Amino acid sequence: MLKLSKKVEYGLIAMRHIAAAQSVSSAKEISDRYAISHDLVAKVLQKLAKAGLIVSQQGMNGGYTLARRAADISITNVIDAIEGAASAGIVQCLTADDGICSIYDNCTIKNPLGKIQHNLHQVFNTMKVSEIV
Amino acid sequence: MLKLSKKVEYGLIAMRHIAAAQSVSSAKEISDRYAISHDLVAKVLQKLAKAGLIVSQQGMNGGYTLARRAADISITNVIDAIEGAASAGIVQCLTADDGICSIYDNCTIKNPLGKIQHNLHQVFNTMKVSEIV
DNA sequence: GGAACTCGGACTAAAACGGTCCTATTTATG
DNA sequence: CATAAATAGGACCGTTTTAGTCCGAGTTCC
Repeated sequence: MLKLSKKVEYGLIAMRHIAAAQSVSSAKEISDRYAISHDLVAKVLQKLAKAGLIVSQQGMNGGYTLARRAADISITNVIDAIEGAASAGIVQCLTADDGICSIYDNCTIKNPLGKIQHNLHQVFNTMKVSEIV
Repeated sequence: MLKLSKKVEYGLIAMRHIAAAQSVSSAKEISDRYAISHDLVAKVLQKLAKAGLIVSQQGMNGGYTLARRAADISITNVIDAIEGAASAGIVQCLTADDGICSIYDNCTIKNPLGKIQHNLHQVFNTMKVSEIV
């Protein structure tokens, strides 16, 4: 509960590695360096690339580089890229666009939870990849 | 990911209810009022009682009342009571006392994660039950 | 004694998580 | 041109967590 998933954890490690690297970084390079599953980190990198946080270079000697400055990439960006922006809610009624909530209008804690969520997001938004290098 | 569990959600609803109530509140009263599983909310209440956040009154017309002022109970208190204090970490290497971490000294993001975790805890520590009533 | 409670263990279905495997495509290099 | 090293991505799987049920037992009021 309230734990970061391994994917996000690997994503952050990878982002830091790429940000600190001089040239392109391959999935193998990262998986070796941190003793992480290659396939898994590769998938995470693909998601980060698809989200536009890093750019891929295919083929031999390929790999990834940052798509923009590390100071312009927040932890929220990384989390959203990997988990999907829909995971942004602390409870489902704050997450879903449809606003489905079984407790419905009986729910007395929706507003305070919204405030908490806002504060949490602030934490992740404020911290940039540049700060973890 | 980063979602509150249903138990915690129910726990917060229950705490709010009890804090706002004039007399004792039973599990049935709460489960009826918010259309929640009775057994589940009953278990949550037991945990809250065991953690000393609320006091139980057994037998007929029994139920629960706050053990101390709502302003003196933080969201962290509620979460810890329900999930166990061991769940306090954002990643396992920050959670476990043994400090086990597969990435071990290769882990480059431990310190920044620690900072993030500290900020998150601050959010939950600052918010009190009295603020959700 | 019975009704309405709390207490708490055992159990289960479903979903999420962490991870593997396999195949296709792209690209530098000998 | 063949091959090796990469990315790209779908399919699958075992384990753990989650959310919830069920049941038996103890308590207290009427």
